[in-house]
Amino acid sequence: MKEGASAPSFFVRIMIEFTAMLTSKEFTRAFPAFQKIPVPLMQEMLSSSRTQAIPSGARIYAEGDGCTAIAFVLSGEIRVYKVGETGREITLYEIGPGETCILNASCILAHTTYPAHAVAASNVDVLLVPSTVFRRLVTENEVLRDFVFALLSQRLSLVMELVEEVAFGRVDERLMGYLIEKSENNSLDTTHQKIANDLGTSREVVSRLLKDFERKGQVRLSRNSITLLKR
Amino acid sequence: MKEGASAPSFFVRIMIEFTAMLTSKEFTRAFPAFQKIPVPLMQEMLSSSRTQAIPSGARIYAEGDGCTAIAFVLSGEIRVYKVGETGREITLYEIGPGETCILNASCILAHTTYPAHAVAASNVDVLLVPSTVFRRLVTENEVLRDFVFALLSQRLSLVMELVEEVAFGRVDERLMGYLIEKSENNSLDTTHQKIANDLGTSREVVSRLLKDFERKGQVRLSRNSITLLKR
DNA sequence: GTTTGTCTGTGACTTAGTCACAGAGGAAAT
DNA sequence: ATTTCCTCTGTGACTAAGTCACAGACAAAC
Repeated sequence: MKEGASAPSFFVRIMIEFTAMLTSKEFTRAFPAFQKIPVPLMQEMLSSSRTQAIPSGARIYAEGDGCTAIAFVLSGEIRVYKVGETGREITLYEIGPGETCILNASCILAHTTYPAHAVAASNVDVLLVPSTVFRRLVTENEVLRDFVFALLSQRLSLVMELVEEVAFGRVDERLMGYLIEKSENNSLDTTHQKIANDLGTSREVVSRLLKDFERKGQVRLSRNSITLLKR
Repeated sequence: MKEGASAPSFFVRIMIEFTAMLTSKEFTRAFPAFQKIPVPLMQEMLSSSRTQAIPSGARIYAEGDGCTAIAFVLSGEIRVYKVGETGREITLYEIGPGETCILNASCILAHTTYPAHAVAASNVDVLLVPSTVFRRLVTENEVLRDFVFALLSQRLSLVMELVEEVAFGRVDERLMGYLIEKSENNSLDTTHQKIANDLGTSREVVSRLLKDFERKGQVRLSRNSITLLKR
């Protein structure tokens, strides 16, 4: 999944490795489209792969890293983001169960390096397929090719939408949309800094806008928590 | 290339259609990687395709359009861009000779609609390959698959870079970089509005920044023309 | 209970974008 | 050649967004 001459970072070192092979049934529960893959190919893929548990916060990729495997997410979320020169961040998209880290596929098939940063947004379980196996399976199997194409296309469209949002969108509208999307039971536990990192803006702007929302009666604020009020 | 229930736009109607079949040699001059494609497949592709000349300024795609063909650019430039609610534009990337309109490939292979706008930035010559033929050739031929994958990956990386530029970059630095990149013999003929459309900013901001550059002795301005001075 | 680090809010500033408007330049019409 | 009209450019006045510095509240760690 990640190669480099440097010693593994602290986070990489604490990854827990499962040695038991994932069953076809367990895998296709998260990836239903793979039911169409011939059993011998599925068996080969699973027997040459390994599962990995990644704790929340663990850095998975840095920009410029090479790829030796592609990760299929079984559970949890991986956040893919860019970092600017001033240290500000913006989330490009998140990878959930049933998706792959499609930039892995780009790296493997187009022989490039990882063009963003990736971090575990929660505890994550992945199936790691070695790049040589993956490359050959993509060549041989149309279902897998279609899956990868579809995900790459979807990501391209999504990132193009993000360009439009960032270039033309008002931050207050993006923020409200974010709160609505990310909340569960009209509430979310997060920090202003994390919201700013997702939206690609500055922490002070998020604090100011949230304060405005509170004054307007749209939200209730407390430390590490935001509650959406009925409107 | 473009389908829709509405009558063809003015620009589409004036497209000139070439009926002579493109030779393999002519095609591989623009697309060298295709020399590896077996001759029967190349012949089939060329015999079922047609070339098209598109005049500068012609609208090629609007967001939401379906695709019936994929365009391979033989000469000229196609500009792919997004438009915000307020009418402002931002160029995502440009497609030159030796490239395809890769969003066509996304549409064809992943059964989606065109996720941006495309316009001829100059007089353009394209080879139009019908989507059914393209889909089958991608399935059968690894060279074509690799080509499409590589271009899709490249575009994804490029658009992710653009997110970073737009989110974190200073407009004056992006503008100077743009002028340097787009000028020939330290000069470019364009308008402030066109620059603003490429960079996703407003015309007044470009005018103000160019005036600042002029005051600093970095450029010389005249109507429809900007000259870079030595620094 | 105290200390320290994280989180939040705000002031003062600059940069970027909007809206309105005016003037210059040049293409088109006469 | 002159006039008209359209495009292009520049600027003022405003708001929104981002930066930098700083202070205070909260809560985790000791």
